[in-house]
Amino acid sequence: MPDHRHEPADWRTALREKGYRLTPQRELILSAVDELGHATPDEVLARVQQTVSTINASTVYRTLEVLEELGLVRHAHLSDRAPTYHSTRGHVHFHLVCRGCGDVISVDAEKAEPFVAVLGGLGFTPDLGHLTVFGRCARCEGAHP
Amino acid sequence: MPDHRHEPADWRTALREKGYRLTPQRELILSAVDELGHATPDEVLARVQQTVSTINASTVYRTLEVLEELGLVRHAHLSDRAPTYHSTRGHVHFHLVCRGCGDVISVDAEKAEPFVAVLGGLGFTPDLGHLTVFGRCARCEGAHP
DNA sequence: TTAGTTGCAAATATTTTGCAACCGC
DNA sequence: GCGGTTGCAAAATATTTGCAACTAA
Repeated sequence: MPDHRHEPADWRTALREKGYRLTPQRELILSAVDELGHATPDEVLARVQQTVSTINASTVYRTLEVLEELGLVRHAHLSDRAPTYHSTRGHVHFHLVCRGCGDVISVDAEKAEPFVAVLGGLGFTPDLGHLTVFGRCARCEGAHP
Repeated sequence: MPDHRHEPADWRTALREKGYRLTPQRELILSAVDELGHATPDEVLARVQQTVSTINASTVYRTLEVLEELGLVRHAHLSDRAPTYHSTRGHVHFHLVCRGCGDVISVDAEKAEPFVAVLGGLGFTPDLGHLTVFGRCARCEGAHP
């Protein structure tokens, strides 16, 4: 099983190339996103504070913004509330969120190929990595009408 | 050209059937959503205050919630910020939002049929009326790479 | 050294809630 | 009149910003 975490060289280089600095906070926050899978800024904060309690919320917001600009993380809206961040390791995927059980399903982007084709016909190029589809999973669809 | 606004009888009945009351605020807010097309709670507030300046933000939030419960309006996330509400008159549609020019394109739900089929194969039933796809329109795709 | 970063506090922005007055039915 | 609604103020959330101290390079 391959190690899916970002290779150190990757993001360190990515930061420097844009004139950004490599700080322990940034390293911690990127790791937290990697490990948490899908996490809101608040959840990321809680996680990194377990290691360095002085890390501040504003640092998390600013860092997530930088990491997203570098393409190391992405965010999607998995609830009507806060955005959730996820690492860009692995394949591009979009999300299905079940309103019944709250379950989040990651689906490989290629599954949306037919949809991408339709949108392409409308002259639109979708950003699948940001896409979230709300609805109901099979289990919940059967349960509550 | 048909009148797409909600027929008075429609929503008045809808309200009463659930034990809700028909108030001028609710009528104004529903009209505002109808007329604005896509609007945030804030925009709806500004609009209705042009008619009745005493209407309060909390009334707008509470009313939009009621109207959505009744199926008279729906909301989608057309920006990373506030939700935007639209009337459910006309056909069910989803939205395309261009990150380049900010343009919002409404697309009839049937265009997503192939996508719905794929998701169905995964046991998932999407709520297309809530779906928003971010990306780039043809014009902007050509412009900035 | 020096310009990018961080922590902290305060400012914004958004949405929610308690409650007394109000009003649709 | 009863009970759902509203306006208002305050509270709860969420995110952003100014700035002095700090630090990676």
